[in-house]
Amino acid sequence: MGKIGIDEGISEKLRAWYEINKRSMPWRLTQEPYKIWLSEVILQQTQVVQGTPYFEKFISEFPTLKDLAEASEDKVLKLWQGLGYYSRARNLLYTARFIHFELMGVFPKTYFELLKLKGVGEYTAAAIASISYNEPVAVVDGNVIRVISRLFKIDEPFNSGKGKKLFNEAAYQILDKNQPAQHNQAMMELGSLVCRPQNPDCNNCPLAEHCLALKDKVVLNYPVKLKKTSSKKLYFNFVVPVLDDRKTLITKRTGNDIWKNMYTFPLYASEEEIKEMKFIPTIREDFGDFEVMKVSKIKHILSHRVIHATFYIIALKESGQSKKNNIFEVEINRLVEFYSLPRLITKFMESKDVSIYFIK
DNA sequence: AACTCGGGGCA
DNA sequence: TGCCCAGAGTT
Repeated sequence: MGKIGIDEGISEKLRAWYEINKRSMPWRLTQEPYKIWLSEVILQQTQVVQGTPYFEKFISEFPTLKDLAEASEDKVLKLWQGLGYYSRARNLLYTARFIHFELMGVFPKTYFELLKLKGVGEYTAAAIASISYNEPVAVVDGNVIRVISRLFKIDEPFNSGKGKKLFNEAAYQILDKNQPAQHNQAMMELGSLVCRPQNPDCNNCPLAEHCLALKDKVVLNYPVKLKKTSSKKLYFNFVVPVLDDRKTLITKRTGNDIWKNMYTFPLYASEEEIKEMKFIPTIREDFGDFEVMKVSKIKHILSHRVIHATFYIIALKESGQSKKNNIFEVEINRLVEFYSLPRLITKFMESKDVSIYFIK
């Protein structure tokens, strides 16, 4: 215990603060690896308030790992709908099946073994190992990076190879090896509640006397990060056929890109804008004769994409046939209730245009 | 090491 | 707008 330049009192003060100030969260009532794993995957790049209802839904629908392992991907993606980063849901199911059917339901118990699971990276492996099994490994997430960068004034960008190593070492040095579960959660809670990105509450920080950035009044300069790539524009043109008042045509996305294995209306994606006059002949080629009822536009912003979506609601003159692949008929009611839809599509479904041309 | 993958909330 | 969020997988 005790490394050069590191105060051994940090973890003790941190954990004392945590016991008084920690928020109540459903996954904090247990150490079951299944529930800890589920909560950690849900919380990847997701705020607690946003993820909590999804955790409740999943536990209610799949109380055990076996229940999840036996579920269909359609059902899991439908439950995940709206949360984003859908590969998390696909990998979650893959790993549930792997543990249940290949590992005979025995959850891996060490950081090293957990790291092998699909969808479980360094952070999640450390979280499960420490919280469920008390293994002395330090978690390093966005919160921990912020706390540590300010505590020690680390100028190395955390998203560089060198920085990653530095932050891992620092996090491990201040870890209380006897209380890894409490310590790790306390670090993240401090980053979330006190050591916030914009207006940190340094007056009420239990580690204020240790903080080098606070001492020099440069807290907001940390953490240092490499610039990320800017977002690209995309133009998504959807064809929304009205077969009768209740039916339409949809497709399942199969490519290894955005919204994989989820459902949308037939889509023509482009990096350039496609004007209506130019697009109409394309629709006619694939769907036969039709009448355009309505064209509505939605701008959908993602972290790395700006999608300019155009929905062409059309009444088909011929029956629901298409030359496009993988197109099939579905009732609107069933589409909304059972098919996993990207937020962009549910936004459109909630719009007035849909209620005018479809009867629910 | 850089890119991809979502969606919501905040100043 | 830009940034952040209990990140991971692919190229």
